[in-house]
Amino acid sequence: MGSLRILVADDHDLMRRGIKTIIASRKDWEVCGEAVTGAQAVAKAQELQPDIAILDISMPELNGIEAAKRIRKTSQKTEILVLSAHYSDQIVRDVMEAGIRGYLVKSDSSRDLSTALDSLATHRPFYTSSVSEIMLDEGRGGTKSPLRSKPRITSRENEIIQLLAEGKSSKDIAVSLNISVKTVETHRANIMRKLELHSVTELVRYAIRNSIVEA
Amino acid sequence: MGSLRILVADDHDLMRRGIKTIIASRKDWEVCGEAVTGAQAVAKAQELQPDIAILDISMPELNGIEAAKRIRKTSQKTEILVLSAHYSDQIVRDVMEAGIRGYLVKSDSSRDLSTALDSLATHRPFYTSSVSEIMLDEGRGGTKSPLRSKPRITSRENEIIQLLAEGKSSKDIAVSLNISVKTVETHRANIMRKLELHSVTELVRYAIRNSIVEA
DNA sequence: GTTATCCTCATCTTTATCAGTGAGATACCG
DNA sequence: CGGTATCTCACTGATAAAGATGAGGATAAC
Repeated sequence: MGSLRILVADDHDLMRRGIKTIIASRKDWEVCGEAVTGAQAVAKAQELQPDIAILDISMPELNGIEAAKRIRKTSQKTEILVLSAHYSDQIVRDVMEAGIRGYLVKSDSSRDLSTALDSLATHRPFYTSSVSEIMLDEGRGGTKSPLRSKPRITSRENEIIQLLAEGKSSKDIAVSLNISVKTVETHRANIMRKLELHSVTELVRYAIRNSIVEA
Repeated sequence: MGSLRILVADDHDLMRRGIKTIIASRKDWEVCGEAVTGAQAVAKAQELQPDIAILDISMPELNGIEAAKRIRKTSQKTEILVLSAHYSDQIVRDVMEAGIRGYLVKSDSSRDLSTALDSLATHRPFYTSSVSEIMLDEGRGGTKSPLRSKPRITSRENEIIQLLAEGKSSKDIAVSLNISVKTVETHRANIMRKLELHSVTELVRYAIRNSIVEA
C-alpha cells in the first residue's frame, strides 16, 4: 500500500504551494520532495524514486522537458506530469517525443491537476483535449503532417537554445557546460540549419514562442 | 477593526491557490475576491474596494501594470502588490512609474509575500533588495525624480528596436530607413545603454515583453 | 537666442556570430 | 556486426556587433 509519493518541481515558490494544496487535499497523496531547477529535479527524482514528478516546463538551467527525459532514464517507475504557462504545438510535440504521459497548462483549473494525478497514479496518460487532437493527427501518419515535417532537435541542442535565449554567449555556454566554444558553435550552426533560422534574434523568438524560455 | 481585505488576480489557478494559502495563514487577512484577467481585476477592485490588490504582471487582455494604473484611479485606497515571473529593470521602472508600492518576483519565497502584505497593510512600500538598489540609484542626485532612471526612448529608437527584434541586421535597417549603417549602430548603442541591455538577445526579449513585437 | 534633444555620420578596437567542411568517439538499434 | 545519430572539437574565412568618442545640423522649448 502506502501513499502516492509526488515530487514537485517549479522555480516559483507560490506555484509549488498551489500544487501542494491540491496534493494535500487527498489523504493517499503526499509530497515527497521539491525542486527549484531542472537539474535539482533530476537529482531528487533519482534519489527519491517518486511515483509522480510534476515538472514546470520553464525552469532555470534545465527545462522541464529535458529534465523529464533524464528522469525517465534514472527513475523508470516515475510518471511525469509537465506544466507549461502557455500552450504550443511545439511543446506538445516535445512532450510526446520525451515519452511524457501527462501535460497541463497552468491556466487549466486545479481540478484538472487532480484528475491528471489520478490518471497517472494508475498509469493512464492524461492530456487535455487540445493535446489529444494533435496526437490523433500525428498518429494518422499523414505525409503532410506539419508536426512531423520539422527536423529533430536533440536534447543537447535544446539545452543550448535555452541558454542562448537566456542571453548567454557561446563562450558563456561553453564554460557552463564544460565543453569547447567550437562545439557550442557547431551546435548553434546545426540548430540554425535545422530550424531554418539565420540569427540569434530569430532563435530567441523561436524559444519564447515555444516556451523554452519566458520573455 | 475588520480584517485586511485582499483581491487576488492571476490567470493561473494554481498560483492563486498558492497565494491564498499565504493569506489564509493569517486570521486578520482575507481574500475578498479573485480575478483571472487584468480587466476583471480592475472591475473587481472598483466594486470591492479592497485594502490590497495582488496583481500578476502577465495576465490576458490587460497586463498587471496597466491594471494597476487604472485601479489607482478607481480605488484610491487600494495598495497594489505586483508579481512578475522574472526580474527585470524595465519592469521595476514601469512599476515605480505606475506608483505601485509593492513588487515581488514569483521565485521569491512565500515568506516575502507575507512580509510584503504586512508592509502594505500599514501603508509602507515593499520592494525586494534588488529593487531597492535600483531605486537608490535613481533617487541619487534628484530630490524629486524617482523616475529619472527611466530613460526616454525616442521614436526613432523604438522604430529601430522593432526592426532589430524582427530579425533585421543593422545593414538591413540602414537600407530600409535610408540612413547610414553607422547611424543605425549609434542608435543601437544608445538603446543598449539606456535600457541597460548587452546583446540583441536581451533586446529581443525586451521588445517582446513590452509588446513592441510578438514572439 | 541660448539650451536641450534628437538624428545624423564618422573612426577605432575588440569580440562574437555565421557558414561550410571534416572528423574522431560513443552509444543505440536492428 | 554495421548503420545511424549524437556529441564532441577543429580550421578557415566573412560578416556583424559591442563599446567608446567626437561632432555637425535641425528643431523645438525656455
